[in-house]
Amino acid sequence: MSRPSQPKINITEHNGVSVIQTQAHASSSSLLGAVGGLQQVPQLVPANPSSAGGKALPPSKMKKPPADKESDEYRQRRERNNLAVKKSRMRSKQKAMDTQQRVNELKEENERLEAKIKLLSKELSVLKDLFLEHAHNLADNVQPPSVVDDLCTTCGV
Amino acid sequence: MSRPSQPKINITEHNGVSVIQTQAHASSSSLLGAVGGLQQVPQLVPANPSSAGGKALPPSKMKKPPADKESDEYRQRRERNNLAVKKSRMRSKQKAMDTQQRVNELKEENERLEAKIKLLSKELSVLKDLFLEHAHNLADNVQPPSVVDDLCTTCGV
DNA sequence: CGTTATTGCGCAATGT
DNA sequence: CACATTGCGCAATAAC
Repeated sequence: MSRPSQPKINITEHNGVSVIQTQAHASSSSLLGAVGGLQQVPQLVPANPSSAGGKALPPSKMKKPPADKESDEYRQRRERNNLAVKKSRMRSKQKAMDTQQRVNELKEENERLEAKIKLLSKELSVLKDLFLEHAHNLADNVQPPSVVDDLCTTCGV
Repeated sequence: MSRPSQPKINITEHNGVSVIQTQAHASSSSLLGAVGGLQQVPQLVPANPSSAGGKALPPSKMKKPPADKESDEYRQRRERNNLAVKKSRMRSKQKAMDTQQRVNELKEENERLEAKIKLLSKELSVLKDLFLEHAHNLADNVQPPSVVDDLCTTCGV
């Protein structure tokens, strides 16, 4: 419940440079005039050995072309990644919530099952008692009245 | 295991300024090792209105004193927050895992219960059948052999 | 008021 | 090469 959607500006920073840019999209230009303008462009670009002759690029185990923060290419990649990140995190959060709900459902189901077990156990117990009673009656050679009816009522049969 | 002694460099920036600040040394994988010294000490601090008179500061709806990235104070707060963030996220993740495990446990429990219900149901069914049979026998005025023994065997009583 | 906790966000490294 | 995940820091804000 926090929509920081207030600032339309994006401040990007990292290796030592920071860039402000309007989120207005399309124009990926970074305007830093507003604040105390400060920009640093990465230096240290190891010359690419393979590209020197303007040829192919073998298994180039190149290090890292210090991505130019200015590059349109770069900004595009960043924006896409930011999107992906957002998506990923949303999914992650959703999943967590789903899991939590699953727990609740399972807990409910569990209670239901426990109740059913309780009921069945009770029924069984009654039946067994009846049986025992009946057995005794038989042993005593006595014929009780409506034992079966009683049972049928209990079981709902 | 969460007490990384903060190995590398801190790049701080915000409103348009960035500051590199080396904490210790050796930046393992970071690429800033070669970055030329870059420091910026921007400071655009709007004079504090309330403190001008050196007196009280009522409902001061002050803006934001653009926290000086240099400030030792600032760095300390940041570091503490970073720690808190890490802690919080760890907890969050842990909780998610626990929840997931809870689901598994509940699922298992559920299966167990279902099995029990199946068993009880079966037992009940058998008992009822015996009762019915017995009832019929009674109705036919016949005395079957060892029905009760049969029942007792089935129920393990 | 100050501190910690939580959250959204961007970057970069890394995984698929 | 594209997208997905993950660790990490920052800042805003909620919570204490």
